[in-house]
Amino acid sequence: MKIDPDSAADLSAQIAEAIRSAIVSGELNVDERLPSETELSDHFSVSRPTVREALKRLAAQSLIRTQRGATGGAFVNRIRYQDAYADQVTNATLLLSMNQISFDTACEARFALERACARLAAARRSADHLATMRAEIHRQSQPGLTDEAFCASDVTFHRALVDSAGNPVLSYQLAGAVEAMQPLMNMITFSARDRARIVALHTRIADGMEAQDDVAVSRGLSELEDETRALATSVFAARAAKP
Amino acid sequence: MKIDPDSAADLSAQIAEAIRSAIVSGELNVDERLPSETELSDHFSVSRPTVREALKRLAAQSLIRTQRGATGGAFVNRIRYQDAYADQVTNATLLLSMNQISFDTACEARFALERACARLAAARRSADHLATMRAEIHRQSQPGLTDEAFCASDVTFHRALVDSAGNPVLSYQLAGAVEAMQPLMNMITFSARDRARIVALHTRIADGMEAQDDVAVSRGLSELEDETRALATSVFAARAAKP
DNA sequence: AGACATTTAAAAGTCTGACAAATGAAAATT
DNA sequence: AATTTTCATTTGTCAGACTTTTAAATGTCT
Repeated sequence: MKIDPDSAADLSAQIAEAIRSAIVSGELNVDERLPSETELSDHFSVSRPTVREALKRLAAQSLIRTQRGATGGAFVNRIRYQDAYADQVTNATLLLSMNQISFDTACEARFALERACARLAAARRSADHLATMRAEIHRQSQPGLTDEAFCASDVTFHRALVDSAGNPVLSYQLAGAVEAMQPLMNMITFSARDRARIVALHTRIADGMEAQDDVAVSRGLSELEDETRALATSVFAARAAKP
Repeated sequence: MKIDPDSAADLSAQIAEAIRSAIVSGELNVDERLPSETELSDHFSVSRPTVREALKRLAAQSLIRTQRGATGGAFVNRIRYQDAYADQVTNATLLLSMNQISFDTACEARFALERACARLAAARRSADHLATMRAEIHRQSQPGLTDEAFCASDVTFHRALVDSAGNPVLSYQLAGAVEAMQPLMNMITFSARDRARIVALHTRIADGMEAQDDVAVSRGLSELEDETRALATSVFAARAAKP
């Protein structure tokens, strides 16, 4: 692990990168303890605050955790599924909100990915997953539900669908696509008739899951995609007409 | 933006979280300048080093950038596709290498996702993408290619396929699945016969793309999945037999 | 007046040295 | 032997100073 004091980059960034690559390459193993901050500042010939800034960068990426006390120090983290998942959602949300990604593009990607899970999900769905989907459909049918609650329930429904595939990698990848769209979906006002159509499609999808009929699930998702895009188009058009 | 000095968490973590949520919620806009470090340390009643540690956490996530000089300071970053992409690949790689995710699970997810792109990719593929795929197939046919180079070419081929869909969200999501598997693939030794079979399947996929026949592409991907998994199984079995 | 050089102020980057708080291990006491 | 106390180690935080970078303001010359 070496750094170049003459480089243009910040020292703390260089040090963070040196340690990060040692972790990613496997040079440092999970739960292994890094040298103390004093030792690191000695090794890199910088002050302790500089080392600390570097360590904070790594902590922000959940690559290390720190612990105080006599046997404390910085330890290499096992990347937890939960952390990576949260990161994934944050990143995807910001990408969608800050950049010029249209609702249509996001919607297209989301449903394409979701259909990718259809076959596995239909084949492997558990009674639990099915029950969750039914329960969310029931909730979505309740009158007086706010649009936000309706959207949140929608996300839960689709997460149950994705999780049914029983593949953690798929669940992880889909997290971004499904949850990142929630802020966009929240901008939509759902009329009673809109909700009825969505609930009907959800029911068809759940029926397909129950029958383990992946083609039906896939078809339901495609129709839901069309419905969602049409809804968004009309909402955005109406909003553009009278600001 | 407030913090609780009595909380168990580090002050720098709390401050980072306060600013982060201001950014994600849109309270702070892209390219907006944050207060100077001195002002922030005043506002939160902490020292400047503590504020700096918080800012480094955010910088590590590419949420802000800092600039020195008279008009310098910390600015809210527009999340660049490239940064999010790199982050996505790092996270996915660590998840796969550090946790108990089997080759089969990763492989299943990857090809399911890739098939999700097939229809759009076949419909929208440009001449450029097709040319890239053909060129990589040609490279893969060269004798004397190292296994690493073969894998790298494989990644390029599949990235071209995914990018053909013309949907940046799909490209982003797939990045993790495809590139994170490269280290796993690199553990495989490809015999000449293995390579020939893979090249044949790649050719069928490229032919399907040229004919804009998404069913053929999808079928090609499924067969490639079977081939890859069988290959991995035999390699791992052989490795287990004689260590 | 306009172009160029100089000064200056603001801000991040870094360093030194210190103290506080947490924590586990060793030593002392009961 | 069990419990309490002490102690060394390590991270967390602070204060203050100095350096470097940067751009704007100022001054100077043509």
